[in-house]
Parts: sequence; structure tokens; C-alpha cells
Amino acid sequence: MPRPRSLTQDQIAAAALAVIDRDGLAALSMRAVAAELGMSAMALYRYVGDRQEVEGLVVELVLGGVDVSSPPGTSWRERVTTLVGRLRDQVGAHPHIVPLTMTHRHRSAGVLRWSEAVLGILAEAGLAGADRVVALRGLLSYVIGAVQLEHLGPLSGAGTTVFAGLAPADFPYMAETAGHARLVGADEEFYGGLAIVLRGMCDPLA
Amino acid sequence: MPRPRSLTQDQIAAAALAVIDRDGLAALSMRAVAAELGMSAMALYRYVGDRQEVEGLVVELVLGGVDVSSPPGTSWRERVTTLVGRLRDQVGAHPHIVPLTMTHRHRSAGVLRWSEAVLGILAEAGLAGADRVVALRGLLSYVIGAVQLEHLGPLSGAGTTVFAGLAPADFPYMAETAGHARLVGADEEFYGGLAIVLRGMCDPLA
DNA sequence: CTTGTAGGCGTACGGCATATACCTACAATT
DNA sequence: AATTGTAGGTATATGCCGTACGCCTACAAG
Repeated sequence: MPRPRSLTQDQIAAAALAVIDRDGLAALSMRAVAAELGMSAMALYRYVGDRQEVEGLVVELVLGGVDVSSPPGTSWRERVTTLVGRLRDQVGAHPHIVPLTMTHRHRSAGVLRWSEAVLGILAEAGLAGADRVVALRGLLSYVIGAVQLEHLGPLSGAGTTVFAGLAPADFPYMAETAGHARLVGADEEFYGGLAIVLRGMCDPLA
Repeated sequence: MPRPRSLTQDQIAAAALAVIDRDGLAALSMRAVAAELGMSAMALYRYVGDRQEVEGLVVELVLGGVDVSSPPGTSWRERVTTLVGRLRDQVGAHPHIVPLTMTHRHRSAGVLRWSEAVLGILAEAGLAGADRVVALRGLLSYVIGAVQLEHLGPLSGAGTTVFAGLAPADFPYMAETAGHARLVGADEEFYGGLAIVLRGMCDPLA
């Protein structure tokens, strides 16, 4: 008998994501999302239990959009690279959500689907048992860390030493690295690191 | 002429860390830290500019405590493993700060010192130029990601599928992996993944 | 046309970060 | 010993936040 629902969870997620993309993560609030949807803040609570659930919906919206099919006719390393790259691209399209992806990673169906796809490829490559578990964790760790390094401020350079109140001269390697880093693009860095991880799998330790 | 300062930044950081360790990250507030120190909330603002600065001090306290000397007489891989392990241990002693380490990583002198030490070892190992940059980023990405995976909830398993409202049967690999994961300890997983990363460095791509 | 369910809203509470204005302890000066 | 200016500490207040509660009302089933 009751009045029909006027909102889907996707609409809520999209509204929250719009707020985040426009005004940053700190601006995400129940009031802001409600305003984005043209409702009062309390109306939102008919659709979600609390703020955390809204955050979860945003993460799911972004991470659920990753295509987990892998290109046929290529090596397993290439296929994993494709999946890893898609995950990175999806997050990169909404950099502000990076901290959210961490907090809500463990309840995201999108991450689950992605992991399942990667495991399939690793299995085809001949990895099984504990080796496969460790390989997946290694890949996941790398992507998570790399995405955050990429989007949560510069890794090094003058900015860091200035903030920390330290002399750049005390950190010769970092100074030199910062110079190189400026020349190495973000893509080369990301895929270069990924290549290291992939190279370390399967081949016996020298 | 003025009245002398009665607090050091270390004391503030220690108080904030005590609050976090005892009541969790969500309980960190200017009021809580001030109470821990036996002062009014506003007195804190004589020593720090804002809440973010308190968070930065906590990160620095924890990350600055990492010993960055490396054991002599061992291979470069072993030495890097030692440094990576120390970083992991330090964060592991205060798991609640994990999200903070991310948000404040780029202004932490501790991370800078750690990176400098790792770069020194990599340089000795013969890595230079862009290779060395990529190697450091790869290592840093791995540690960051792995520490978070370890402390921010289970990676997979029944819990995840239940939360996401999905059937475990749709994720055969993840189901199997979850079974293995229960057998593989956190240490083996962490150091196994690190071995993969280290193995991928230096050796030419097959 | 009635009716009960559930949608939407207004209000209110307690907690947060923090700006402002004040009082006061104290060390340097007299 | 008295004075004084700097800076430490506090009280108060503003405007956010999440969200509990209670009301009104739109709407579909009967």
C-alpha cells in the first residue's frame, strides 16, 4: 500500500560521488548529499543506515565499474597488467576517493570480482596453493600502495624536506631521486613497478 | 620574559597516540588529547596549528622510531627486507594509525629517512637512475599496501561475500584462496610478497 | 472513499574544530 | 621588591557535523 521509493542506491552513490569530485572528500556529508539530491538530510536515512553506508556505495560505484574481462590471446602477465591498469584508471578518475577505497575495501563486491578474475589468470599461469595466495596479495598490495602514492601527495622532493624542517643536503639519494622522478612519468613508474612484481612471480629464485 | 612552555611536541604526540591506541582513531579529537594532557582543548592551540598537525606528530612519532641502519655483512635483499620489516613492525604496534600514515606520509621526516636508507642499499646493489626510482616506488607501494591489507579488515572469505550480498559459489577461486589464507600466516604472506618484489628487481626480464 | 504503510521533513541534541577575548603566571627589567 | 610585557591557559561562542525522534502526508490497496 505504501508510497513508492523515489531513489535508488545508485542515485545516492552518484550524488555523493559528485559532491566528492566537486568539493573534495572533506565536503562529503549527509547534508551535502541530500542537497545534491534535492532532499532534506533526514530523508536519506530512509535509504541508508548511516554515513558509512553512503561511503560504501561510492566505493562500490567506482570499483564496481572495473571491467574484469581479460584480453584473449595474450600472456598471463599482459592480462594481469590489463586488470591492474583498469583498477588504477578507475580510481584515478576520482582521486579523492582513495582513502575511502581503503576503509571500505573489505566489503566491496567490486574488489571481490576483480580479485576473482586475477586469481583465474594466475591459476592458468600455473600458480596454485599458497603461491597463488601470496601472488594475489602481492599484486593487491602493490596496486593499493601505488595508487595512494600517486594521489596522496608527492613522494619526496623539496616539498617534503621543507615541511619536515630538514636540509635536503642530508638526503643526497632522495634529492637525486627527486630529480629523476620529475623525468619519469607516473605511467612509467606505475607500470615499471608492476613489471617488477610480475617478474618476481613464477620464476625460481636465483 | 614570558611564561615558559610546559609541553613539548613529543608529549602531545604521545598523548594523541595514547588516545588512539586506547579508544581508536575515531576517538582522536582535540578535546580528547587535551584531556589526556590535563589541559583545556584550546590550550593545545598554543602548540599546534590545527588537528591535522596533531595527526602529523603522531605519524612522525611512530614512523620516526624506525631503525634505518642495516645489518652489515648481508646481501642487499636481506638488508632491504630488514628495513621493510622494521617499518611494518612499527606500524603493526599501533594498527589504528594506518589511515593516518597514508594521509600524512608525504610530510613525514621518518619516511624520508627510511627511503634514503633504502635508496642507499639499492645504489650499492647496482641500481641507478630511473631503475632505482622505480625500485624504491615499488617497494614503498608494496609496504604501504601490504600494511593496510593486513590491518584494515579481512581480504576475502565468507565475511566479504555476506556483506556484499553475493553467493560464495560465484567466486570459486576466492573461496579456495580464503581457505589457503587461513593456513598461511600473516608473516609468510608479507615476506612472501616482499620476496616476489625483490626477486623482480635487477634480474633481466625473461 | 477509507486506511495503513512508509516517504519526507523539521527540530533538537550532543560533539566536533576552532575564532575571539579574556585572565594570569612568570621572567626580565627597574 | 615592585613593575611590566609576553605568552600560557581558559571560557565562551559559532557553525558545522551525524543522527534520534516525531510529525505530516502521499499513495496504493481494499
